[in-house]
Amino acid sequence: MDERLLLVEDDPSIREIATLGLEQAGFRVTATGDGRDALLRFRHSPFDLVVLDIMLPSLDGLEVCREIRRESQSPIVMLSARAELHDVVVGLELGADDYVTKPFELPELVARIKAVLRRSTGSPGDGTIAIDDLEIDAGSFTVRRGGEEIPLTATEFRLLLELARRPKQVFTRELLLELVWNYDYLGDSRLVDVAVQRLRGKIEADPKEPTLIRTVRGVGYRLDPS
Amino acid sequence: MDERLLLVEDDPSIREIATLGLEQAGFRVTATGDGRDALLRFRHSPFDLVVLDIMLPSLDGLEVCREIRRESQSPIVMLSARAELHDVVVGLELGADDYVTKPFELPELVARIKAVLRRSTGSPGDGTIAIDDLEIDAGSFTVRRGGEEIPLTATEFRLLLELARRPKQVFTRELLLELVWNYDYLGDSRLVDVAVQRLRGKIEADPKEPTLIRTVRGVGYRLDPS
DNA sequence: CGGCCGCGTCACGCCTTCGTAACGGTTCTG
DNA sequence: CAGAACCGTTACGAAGGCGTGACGCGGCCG
Repeated sequence: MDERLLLVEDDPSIREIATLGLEQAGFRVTATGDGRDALLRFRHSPFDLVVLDIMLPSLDGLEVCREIRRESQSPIVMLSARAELHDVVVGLELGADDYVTKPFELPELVARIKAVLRRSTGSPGDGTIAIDDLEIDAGSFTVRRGGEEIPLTATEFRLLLELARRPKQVFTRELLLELVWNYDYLGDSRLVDVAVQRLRGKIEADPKEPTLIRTVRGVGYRLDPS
Repeated sequence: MDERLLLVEDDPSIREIATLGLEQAGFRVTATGDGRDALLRFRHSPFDLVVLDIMLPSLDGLEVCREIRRESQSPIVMLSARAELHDVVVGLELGADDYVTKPFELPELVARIKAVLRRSTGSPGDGTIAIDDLEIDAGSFTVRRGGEEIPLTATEFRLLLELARRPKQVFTRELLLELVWNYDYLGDSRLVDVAVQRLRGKIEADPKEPTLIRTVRGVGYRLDPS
């Protein structure tokens, strides 16, 4: 449901087919054929999952895998030709979550991606983020303060989650619209402001003097754990 | 650690990668792709656990399961394609301890194997999940509250079981359709709602004020043990 | 100092989302 | 073969979320 995928595959025709198929399956896809470019994009705005070919120009897929693992928990599904099976083992050791051998059937790729996403958003491990005295649990869609659950609506929760994924970082309204609402970009709108305000009303000690969600005038918002 | 696994899977590439992954997880693995061969090997030297695909040449996985159960208490984890979900039900009735649907991710398979081993070395015959005062027994397809059995239909039970496998985790309707009904995708449908409602009617103290199966508006449902 | 841009805030109303009841087809069972 | 159980589907109403526009305040720059 609307997850953001980064597809890294150097063969243009495969890349195009896969992009179309994945989009039709309901994913939002960003595609690139270059390893370094993939890393740059990933650092710019993290994805829910990375589909990674092993054979790449400029920077090997295994290197990209290692680097992504060093920086993030994002799930990784590798693509490989049968001849590269040995690399698959290396990839799994490096922290990839699954692999698909080329030539692959689109339904299989989709199924595996879904399966991996299911696990990564699931209970195993720690899907919770702690910000100050807040516990944000992505799996159960709950936020607790000192064991006490704070009821949030779906939109409020997603907003908080996106902010909490990269605390201290400033999010423009445009980016938030993309991440939380899946909007492309709608001109001037108070939508984000209102959402932030409603969220503040529930999680800030004093909503009039917000300390958690800070406004960065002329830019956007950022979550500011003390 | 160092348990001996018998892996029965006819697809050579899946077999190979699973073998590598399981060995890396610290198991000693014997692999075969043939049902009769599996039985022979099992009789020759018993294993701590059997990983069993359903689709097999020469002898069906369910037959192998039944035969192993007749001869031994060795735990069994079944592998099945989604299309074979009905067989999973049969398999569990035949005495399998857990199942993993293909395509699977190695970490999940490893986790389930470990979980089953943990259970089987602990209190034998304990394939039950306890949620509050509910005992959910996947083996016998029964649910009890304080020794009293609550009669559920097959669909209701599967729904409850899936929810109970990962309590507190929110399940979208789409995911539940996949897990319980084996539907690929169905647009708007009240199917899940109705099923949840019927289940609530049987297990909630007050179905009007559900406390066990919580609705997460805009997202889905989750099982919420107190 | 004055105008402007950016942001907070509020209330209103649409529209999604969920619960629920009822119906009918299919399968199971005696 | 008849009745029951089960399950998928549909329709409808209620509730609540959420987007929108207006307005006012305050900071910022010329």
